[in-house]
Order: sequence, then structure tokens, then C-alpha cells
Amino acid sequence: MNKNFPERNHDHGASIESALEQAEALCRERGVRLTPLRRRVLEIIQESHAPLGAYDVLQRMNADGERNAPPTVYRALDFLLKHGLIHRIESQKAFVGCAMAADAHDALFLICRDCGSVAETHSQEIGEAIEASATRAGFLVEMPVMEISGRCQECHEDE
Amino acid sequence: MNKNFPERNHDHGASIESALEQAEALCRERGVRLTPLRRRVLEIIQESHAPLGAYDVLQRMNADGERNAPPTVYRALDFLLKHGLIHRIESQKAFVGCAMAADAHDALFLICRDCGSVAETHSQEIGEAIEASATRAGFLVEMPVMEISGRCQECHEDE
DNA sequence: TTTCATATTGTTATATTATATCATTACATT
DNA sequence: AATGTAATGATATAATATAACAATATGAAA
Repeated sequence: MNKNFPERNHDHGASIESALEQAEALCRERGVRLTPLRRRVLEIIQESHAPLGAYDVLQRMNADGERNAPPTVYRALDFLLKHGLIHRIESQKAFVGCAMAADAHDALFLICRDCGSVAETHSQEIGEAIEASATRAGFLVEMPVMEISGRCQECHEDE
Repeated sequence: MNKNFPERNHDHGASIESALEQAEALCRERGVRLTPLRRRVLEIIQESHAPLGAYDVLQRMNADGERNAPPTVYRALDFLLKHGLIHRIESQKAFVGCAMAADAHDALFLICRDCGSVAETHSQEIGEAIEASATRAGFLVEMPVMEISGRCQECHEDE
């Protein structure tokens, strides 16, 4: 776990700050409140390259002796999910920050089974292909979840 | 739940039998054992149009007074998953029979949030688009999970 | 057939993930 | 300040999943 894919040595600290600012702006715009608690949860998730489970987040929140309970975390996660600020990786029961908070669509997650890293990519082509396939079946798309399990470059190079 | 999408009035009984026969053939071919227990689990899943949770399967197994425990079911599910005889719908923590047991690839699940039905479609186009997008990121695809949440024809027609 | 290695199933206990429910506090508007 | 709503706190428990070890069945080799 945790070989820091996909962007191994980027300035993570700075990108978190900017992501948090974006989140604040987005919430202000929508007239919803990014409370300290929600902000803290978002920050914890952004800080981690690998996806975090709800109880991982909880542990980090309580590292300083606080006594937050599961519902507190789950409520914050629900809020962040609802506003597209994080994604849930279903196959891992875990959460990652969203790379493009504005429109949460066409997101494709590449999940490395070796190092556990998750890369988020966006492909219009895939979005359209899915839309087409769904429409053909009379289906109205609302929330595509695309999770691709495999091996990231680093991990399948090392062989 | 359970409006029987996508194939409302097809001969379900017959298709189950044929699916079970196919499964037996496939296991024989691969030299693995579709034991009575595993076969029973597969049958239970095939019988249901909607996805079943592990404990739903367990309940049905024990309906006649048997005392199977969770590990029994999970082990059978693991076997069936491994051999592509069922799929796990991650976003629902539930299992469905696989429409094309031979090659479990390029499966796209259309999950209706109204009636809970799951339609499985296969699109080479999507498979290729994903492969392309992943390759661009240096990623080696092993297991694509595509789950599209939305509304099936029946459910969005009734408006 | 007997023996052996391995695969499968049984059993108990427990870990992990997630929610229901109700009490309390903070916030925004009048 | 008074009121309605949103957010958080706290306790309990539901739902999902696995660990660990014992017992049994199966198939291959001696």
C-alpha cells in the first residue's frame, strides 16, 4: 500500500489548500455550509493519497483525543458526497477527494491492487459511450460509477 | 422494488436451468467443482431478478430449517465470483447472476434506483474506451466494474 | 485398498461498516 | 429574545464480512 501513485512527488500541501478553497467557494455559491467539521473531514481525505475508510477518517479526527462517533463522520461524508467534493470507491468502501468538484461526471477510477492508489481520470468518450449504451436500453443515467481494478504503471513495471 | 426489469415476462424458469447447465459445463471444463452447495447458491441468485445480499441468500438457504452460517455463503459467493458466474454490485453490496459467464468483461450494470432492478449489458465500445483511457495512464486493466445508477424505462415512463 | 494431501464444509467468535433514534446545540430570520 | 431549521452529540444496534480452527469429503498416489 501507499506508493503514492499517480503524482508521486507533487506539492501536495499546496494542492490541498487550493482544493479546500475551491470547496469553500463552491459551498458559498450553493448556499450550503462547509462547517469546520465537514471541512476537517474533507481535509483529512485530501491529505491521503490512498482512499480512506470512514473509520480511518474517524481515527484521524480523534487522534488528538476528541470523541467523535461514527454518525458524525458518516454525516459529514454524506454532505461531501452530495456536493461532489469527494467520491466513494464502492469496491473499497472508501473515500477519495474529487479532482473536479464542479461536475462529478464521467469520472473513471483506476485502482491499483498492489499499492492501493486511486487515480481519477475523466473521459468524455467513455461518458458518451455509456450514455449511448444506456439510452439504447431505455435507461436514464444519473450516476455512473466506473471503477477499474488493475495495476498502476509503477507496480507493473516492477516485475 | 421488484418490478421485474428488464425482461418482464420471460420464461425465467427455463433460463435458470440453462444457466445452471452452462455453469456446470464451464466448471467441468475448468476442472473445478460446482458442489451442491455452490450450485444452490447460484440457483438462488439466478432465481431473483433483483440483486441479493449475502444475508438474503443465507436466509433463502436456511428457509427449510438448515443452519448454514455466513462463512458458508461467503465462500460459495467467492467461488462463483472467481469463476465469473455471478457479479457483485458494489454499490448495493449485492450479487446478481452473470449473463455471459464465459468472459466476464465489459459488463455494464444499469441499476434502477426506483425498482432496484439490474440490467446487464455488454458494450465493446465502452470496454475499448476504458482500455484506451487506462492505457494512456499507464494502467493495466484487470477488472472493470461499471455501475450506472439511474432509472429504468418503466420507472421513468411512469411520471 | 490404504494413505496422503488437498479442497470443501462446519462452527464459533468477532471484526468492520453503517444507521436509527433521540437529545442538544448553533444559526439565521423575524 | 423567540422561533424554526440545520447541524452536532451520544448511545445503541443493525448489517455486512472475515478470522481461526475443527471436521469431513474427495481424488490421486503408493
